[in-house]
Amino acid sequence: MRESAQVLAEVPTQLSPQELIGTLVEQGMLTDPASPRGRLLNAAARLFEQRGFARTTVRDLAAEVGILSGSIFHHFASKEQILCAVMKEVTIFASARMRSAAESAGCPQEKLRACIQSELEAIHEQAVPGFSILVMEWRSLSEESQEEVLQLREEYERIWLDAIVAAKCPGDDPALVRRLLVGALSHTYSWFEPRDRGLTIPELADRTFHIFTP
Amino acid sequence: MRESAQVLAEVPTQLSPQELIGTLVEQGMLTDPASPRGRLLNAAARLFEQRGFARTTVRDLAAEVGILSGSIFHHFASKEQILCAVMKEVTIFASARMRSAAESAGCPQEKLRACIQSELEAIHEQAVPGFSILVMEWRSLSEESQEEVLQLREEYERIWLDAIVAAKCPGDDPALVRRLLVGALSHTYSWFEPRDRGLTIPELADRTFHIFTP
DNA sequence: AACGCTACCAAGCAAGCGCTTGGTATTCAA
DNA sequence: TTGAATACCAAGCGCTTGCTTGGTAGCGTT
Repeated sequence: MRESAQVLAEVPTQLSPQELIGTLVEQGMLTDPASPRGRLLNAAARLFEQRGFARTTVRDLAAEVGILSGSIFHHFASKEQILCAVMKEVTIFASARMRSAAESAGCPQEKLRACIQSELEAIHEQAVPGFSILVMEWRSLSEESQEEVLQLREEYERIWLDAIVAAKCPGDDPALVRRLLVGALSHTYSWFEPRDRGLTIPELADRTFHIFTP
Repeated sequence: MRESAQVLAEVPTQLSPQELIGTLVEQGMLTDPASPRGRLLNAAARLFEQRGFARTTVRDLAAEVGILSGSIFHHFASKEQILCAVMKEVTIFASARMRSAAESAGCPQEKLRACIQSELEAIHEQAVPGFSILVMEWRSLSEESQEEVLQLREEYERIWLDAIVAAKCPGDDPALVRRLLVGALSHTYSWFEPRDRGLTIPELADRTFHIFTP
């Protein structure tokens, strides 16, 4: 987060993650992370990301927030509804972050680079806890839940497509470029170690950008 | 089937899938698909790919080959060992296919394009049933099993790296290009429909190739 | 004929799963 | 002071899970 400031150094209007979350909570778009439901959602995002949805039990989740397993169903109708809620809130938060990143970019090239970096930050370094769940656990959702999340995702994907079109990637097929990028970026979850001193997220974003837009 | 045979595989090029499988079975690298164990592995590959490992029960698998669930453990020690065996055989088969494709290419550019197409064929259209499991269910494997599969995968990845180096992709980082390609290609499983009249696999391979090597 | 081997069945166990039920402590507005 | 709402506990139900056990039918070899 902080290192990305090199590009937009003199723009103090950017919101911090906490401020962004606060704004979204006030607008009623996100659950207050301090509420019982919010604490459950945050813990679920962490656990589903680490262990996977199927390998996380409601007892694991309950223990994580310090309650008993049955008490979970005072807040959610089913385990699948928890996954659905996590995906929705993650999508909303990631969209706001992505829009903020895209808007503060100067030229079209810089905009696409900012999108790539924003998604990498979402996947790694806890910028958006649970983001990788969107790809990895998609098939764990019922079709109705998939539809709900898909609608929320439209804004996110529109920002991406705009950036790709403007940056004029080769191949003349922005939708294909995006689809390849989704896979390429989300798969970094399996190999990229942000703690490595070898490669930082801005550097990885830069290299990826130059491979897709030479 | 055993790991020592990996280096010794001398498979002539231009074989049909059935002939290729037959050759590998004769060399003892693959389980005979007509044997009980082979039928179980094929069924497991299909089910794990369709429903995911966690959502496939041993009863599902047994029913698929027409036996009772307990009888499975006459052939495998555990459910996880089935997944491990599937991944090993898939890797061996995909490696042989990939090498055959790479060797029959003329120029370096054509070689990389052939690799891309070979992996796309493996993911889709049942050329290598269960190939996408290698990425999607990686975390369902124990660490010891991961190590076993990883060793078998080395040959496969060496072919890829050679092709990328020779094709001179932008960015001057062949390992990164491969890692982005792994994600990009495996993610096509979630959106590409080979039955669509809109885009065939060779066309998709071509477009992907031109995005990564403009 | 007796043996050993492979492939399987029939039955079920122990553990773990998501989820339900009935009740309690606390808070806060009326 | 009462009553409704919230957040949770305690206990456990019904079911599914991976896997085990003891036994058997068929088959090729000796």
